[in-house]
Amino acid sequence: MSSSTTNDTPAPRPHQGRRAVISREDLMAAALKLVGPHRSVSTLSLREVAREAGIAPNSFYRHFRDVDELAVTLINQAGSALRQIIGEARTRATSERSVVRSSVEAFMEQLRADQKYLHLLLREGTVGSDAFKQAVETQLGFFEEELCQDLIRLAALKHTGIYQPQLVARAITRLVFTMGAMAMDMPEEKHPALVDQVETMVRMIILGTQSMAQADSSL
Amino acid sequence: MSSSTTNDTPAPRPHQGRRAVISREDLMAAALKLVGPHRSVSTLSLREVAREAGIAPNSFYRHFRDVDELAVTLINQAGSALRQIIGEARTRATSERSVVRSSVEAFMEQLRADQKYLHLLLREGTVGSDAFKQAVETQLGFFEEELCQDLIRLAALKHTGIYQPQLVARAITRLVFTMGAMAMDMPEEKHPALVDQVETMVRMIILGTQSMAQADSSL
DNA sequence: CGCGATAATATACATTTGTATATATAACTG
DNA sequence: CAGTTATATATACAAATGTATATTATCGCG
Repeated sequence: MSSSTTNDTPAPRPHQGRRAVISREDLMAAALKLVGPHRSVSTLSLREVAREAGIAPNSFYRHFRDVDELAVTLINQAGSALRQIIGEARTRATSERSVVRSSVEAFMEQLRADQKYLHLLLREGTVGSDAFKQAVETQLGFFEEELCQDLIRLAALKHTGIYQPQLVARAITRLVFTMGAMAMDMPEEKHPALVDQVETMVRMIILGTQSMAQADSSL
Repeated sequence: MSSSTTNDTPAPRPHQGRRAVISREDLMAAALKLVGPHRSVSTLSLREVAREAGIAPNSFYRHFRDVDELAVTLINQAGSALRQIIGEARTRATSERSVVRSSVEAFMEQLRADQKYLHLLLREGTVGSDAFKQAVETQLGFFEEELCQDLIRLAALKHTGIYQPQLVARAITRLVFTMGAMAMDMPEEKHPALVDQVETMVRMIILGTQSMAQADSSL
């Protein structure tokens, strides 16, 4: 487990022979165009993606072994992109209160701006092939890990205890993602209220773990 | 919104004409046999279900308009069945501690015993048609509602405050279901550890809402 | 230029799907 | 016993899908 995104781009060779008129990225973009609130990646057909990209069906095989492989690549890409954005939002904020708020806000904002891209992580982790599900799980694991470190850091900084930070990170991550998935089916004007709700939920968890830490240390 | 399960069984008419050799329930059972960790209801084909049930493809139309309608019925059935089980577990327990524990345990036990049935509520709420998603959302809403009443009742009983019980109920419900979905891809021997984790998560949320209620009342 | 290599396409085929149409079967009604 | 009606099947068809095979196009290199 060295890097987040498996670097499966086979390096642009000094192309002997016909130059590629289409790239893996083009196919991934085409696939992204097709997914949405009513369409999941796991239901995309090879021909459909090829059609959208404007190539012959068989040309697909030059770039991916099947649609599943494309989907996994897409998931990894979406995961690292989102993690970078959330990470930036987190470092901008300093106090605990604003860390929670700005992280959740950044998440939801990204949701609003780029629904297609987040779909993969939010909704499709539960259906599809094993490789598919595991890719989503891996990305969520990265989120948990980063959040966990942040929680520990913040607890030390503010001298508040934290009970089982790993568990806390997992609960928060899953909750935020689940609520994000809900938001995607709601009209945008309801998003602010939902951000508030999610923030409160997260704060409850944090308060809870702090209470448990106190109880634990006073034994 | 009067009842939880939409009663779409058209009442066994005094069947004039040929007696039905197959029922809606048979078709639903056949569909259930086909779903699993690697197969989602939304990908079931009409012919596939008909084949499993041992009828001609066209006979399907006598019972459901399409596979989506069958899926929605299945979801409703799964929802009310699970709610009943959890409800029984809840009434058996009295103290707050055991309410949390036994509810989570009942949920996970049901998960272990009858994976097929829970799949619908756990994993398929995010993909599929609108009717599909809304059916799952409705069932989850019922869970939230019942849990909310329980939380209020318990808070009054134990004289602990509760801040925004509706939000608490939603957070707990979503979290438990999400973790349940995770469990379905894990070997069974890891389930006990997961039950402990989920229980801790729930307890954190409850502790958190109690803290917030105290802070709120001391203004 | 010609030659080899790579990328893309064309054509084809067997499957599977949803559904339309027509027909057979069984049960109740008179 | 007809007759009516709900139920199930048979056959058929167009559309779509994944992929195998063969062909064409385009580039770099000698």
